[in-house]
Amino acid sequence: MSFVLIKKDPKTKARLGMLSTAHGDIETPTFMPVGTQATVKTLSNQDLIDSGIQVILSNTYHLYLRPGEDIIKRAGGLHKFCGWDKPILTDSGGFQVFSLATLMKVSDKGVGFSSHLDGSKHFLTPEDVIRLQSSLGSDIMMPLDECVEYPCTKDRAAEALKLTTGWAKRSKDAVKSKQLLFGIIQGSTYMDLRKEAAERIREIGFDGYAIGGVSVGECEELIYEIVDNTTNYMPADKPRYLMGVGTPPDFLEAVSMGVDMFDCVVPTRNARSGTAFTKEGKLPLRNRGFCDDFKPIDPECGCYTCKSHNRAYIRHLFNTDEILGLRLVSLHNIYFYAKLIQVSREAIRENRFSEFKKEFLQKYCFTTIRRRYNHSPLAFSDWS
RNA sequence: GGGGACGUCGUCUAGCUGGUUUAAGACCCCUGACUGUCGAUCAGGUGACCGAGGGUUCGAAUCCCUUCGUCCCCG
Repeated sequence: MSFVLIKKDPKTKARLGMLSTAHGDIETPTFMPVGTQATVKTLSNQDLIDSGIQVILSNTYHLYLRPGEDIIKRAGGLHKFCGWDKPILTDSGGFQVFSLATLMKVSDKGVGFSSHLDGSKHFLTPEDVIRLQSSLGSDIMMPLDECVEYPCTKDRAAEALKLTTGWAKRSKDAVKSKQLLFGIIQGSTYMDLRKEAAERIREIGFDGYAIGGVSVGECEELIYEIVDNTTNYMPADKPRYLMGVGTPPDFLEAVSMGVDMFDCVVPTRNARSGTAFTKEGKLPLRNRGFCDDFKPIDPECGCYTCKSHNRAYIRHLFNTDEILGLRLVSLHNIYFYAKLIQVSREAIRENRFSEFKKEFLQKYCFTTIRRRYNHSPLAFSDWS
C-alpha cells in the first residue's frame, strides 16, 4: 500500500498520483462522494462505478450510533455490509461530534456527547475511534480531531490544535491493522498555526495528510489562502486530502494548489434540492423556467439522466416530490464531478491543466452570471 | 315548507363582545442558500380589501338588512 506521485504540473502545484489500498487503486486527484450512512444517498454502488467513482467516504460517528459496531463486524466489515468492494475512507466523526451532537464535552481524554438521534450519552477516545474504524475495515481511517468553528480566536484555535495533535499521536499508536491512517492539519485561519500543525502532524508520520477545519463558514478567498499555504507544508510524497470541499471551482483551485483528494456533500445534497451542476454553472431545475424545457440537463453529458430524461420532467418530479427526481439529479451531479476530476487528471497528464482550469472557470462562472442577471458580465463595467 | 351553520390569499384556517388589521398563520407557488450530509433545513418573495349589494358609525372582515352560494337538521 503506497502512494506514487506520477507527475507534477509545470505551471501549478497540481499533481497526478496513484494511491494503493487494500481494496484497489485510486487515481488522484480524486473525488470521494459522501456516503455518511454507508450509502451515497439515492445511488446504488453500480451507479457510482458507472460514474467512474473509485472511492467513497463514510462516517464512523454515524455508523457507530447506527447500526453499531457489532452489526457491521458481524456482516464481515463495512465493505461486505454495504456491498462496495472498492476503497472506502471513513471520517472519524470528529466533525459530527462538533456539529450534530449536543452536550458535547471535550477533554484531553476524548469527547463526551449526546447522540443526535436519541440523546444517549457516549464517550469516545481517539483510541476508540481507531478501534471502531478497524472494525469497519475501511481502507483509509481518519483520526478523531477537533474542528473549530469560524470565526475562531487564535487562542481557541491553538488550543484545539494542541488537542488534535495529541490525539493524532495516540491514534497512530493505536493502529494495529494494515489500514491507512491520515493525519489532520487544523489551525483555523491562522497560517502560522497551520504551519505548526503541519509540522507536528508530519513528525508523527501518516500515510496521508488532510487539511481539516476549512469551509466551515469562511469566504472562498480565505479557503484558498489556507489551502495554498498549507499544502506548502505537507509532504510531497504522500496524498493530500482537503476535507469537505467543495464546489467545482473550489475543486480546480485546490487541485492547482496541490491537493489530491476531496469529499463534499455539495453534488449530492444540492441534487436533492434540485440543483444540477453543469459546465455552464449551476442549474436550479426547480425554477419555473424549466417547466417546458425538454432538453437534457446537459446535452453533452454522458450520464444516464442526460441520456434518458429532460429538464421539464425532472422539474416535474421535484414539484411533485417524487423520489426519482432526487436520484436522477444525484446521478448526474456525481457523474459530473467524477468527469470533472477525470478530465483534470488528463489535463495534468498532458501538461495543460492551467489552461483547462482557466477555460473551465471562465465558462462556468461567466454563464452563471449571465444566466442569473440575464446579461453579459461585461455590462457591469458600464455601470461605473 | 320550517330551522340552523357558514362564506376571509390557489388551499386550510385565525380574527368576528367594531378601532392596536396598511387582514395573521400554515400549506402550495416563486426565488436564493446549502462545502468531513437529516429526502432535512434555512432565508426571502408573490398572493385575499374579507361572497355581492346596501345600511348603522368618526371608523366594519367584525353590527343590521337584502341577496347569492354551500352545508346540516326537521318535515
